Amino acid sequence: MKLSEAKEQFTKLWGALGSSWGINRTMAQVHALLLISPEPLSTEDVMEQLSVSRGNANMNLRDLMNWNLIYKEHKAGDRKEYFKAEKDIWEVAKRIAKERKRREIQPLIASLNLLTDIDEDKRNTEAKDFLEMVNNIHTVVTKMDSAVDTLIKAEEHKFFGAIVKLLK
Amino acid sequence: MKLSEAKEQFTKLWGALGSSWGINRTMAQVHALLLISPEPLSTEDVMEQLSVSRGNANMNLRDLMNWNLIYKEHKAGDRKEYFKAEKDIWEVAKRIAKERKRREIQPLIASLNLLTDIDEDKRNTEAKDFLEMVNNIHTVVTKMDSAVDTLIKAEEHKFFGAIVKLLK
DNA sequence: CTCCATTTTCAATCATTCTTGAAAGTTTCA
DNA sequence: TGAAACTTTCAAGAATGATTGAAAATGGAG
Repeated sequence: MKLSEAKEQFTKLWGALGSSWGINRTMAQVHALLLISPEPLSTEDVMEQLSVSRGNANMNLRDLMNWNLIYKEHKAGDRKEYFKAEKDIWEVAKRIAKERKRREIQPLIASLNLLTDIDEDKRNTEAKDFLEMVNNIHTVVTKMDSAVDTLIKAEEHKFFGAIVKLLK
Repeated sequence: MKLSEAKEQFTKLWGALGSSWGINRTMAQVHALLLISPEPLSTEDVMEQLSVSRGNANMNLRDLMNWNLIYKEHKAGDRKEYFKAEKDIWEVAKRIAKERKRREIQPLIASLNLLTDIDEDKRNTEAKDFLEMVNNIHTVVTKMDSAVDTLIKAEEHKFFGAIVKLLK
């Protein structure tokens, strides 16, 4: 396979991966493109390489900045904005985890708490079962939330090291 | 809040959660419904409680069976099929992890391997950088794959226990 | 085997999300 | 300050994914 072909495959792969995890395909492709680009890219470069509109390129670059996955970079004597990606993959994984935690896990925990405030008599079996289910979910989700905290703070080798030990 | 209201909120919450993780909203709602239903439910029950068509209910129940999250159950003297959910949340988490691993992580690892087979001279810096990126991703994804294996096999307290230790 | 209750399929339709592109906004600098 | 270079916005249209519902298939009982 040629390098150019492999790079194109890679952006497609990353895009498809994003799709199945609830991430906009184009956003994932823009991310892929910057991950494997030796030089920072401008909005126009992205438009051209992925054949998307200016609006689309701009909005996805902006979103990626909100995820802390890419940064602006300025070139001397050029008014255009260029973008470069964080290339340390463990760092990338941590930032995605951190952001999903903030956007999804924490609101989920808050919503689950609201559901435990029900009128019914607790001796009512149906109410009791429901509360138990909600509490169990709350417990597991809270533990996962802590696990993500650990992941965010841990070094790669320590994190996977601790997990590998469990297999023994 | 009334119990019935809380249950409805719960199915909506679970549905929204599914959406943001790449899971069909209705499928997640059907799952929620079965999680909090004391009795097994028939396709008609699901149709009625979620106001969806027969085809939709049927297809999502079938999908949930493929995820090993729900089971068929037969009632004596009744030809209808009834469905009940696995209610142990840690077990549910493990099965979802197992299935996503099988469907997504493993194919991803296979695709990454294909990308390392490129023609260019390895002294070419661009090719070298690309290969390094692909290999780094490969390494992290493979470690995550093992982590999921561990999760699938571990007891809840052991798994989270090992992670909690890292915080100290 | 036939009937009928039940489940499954799938083409058409609908809903949601993504994308476009042109207009408005902003920044830089001569 | 004016004008060019560049970025952002957003309403309309396109694409994708979900849902419907009726017809076909299935399978158990008599």
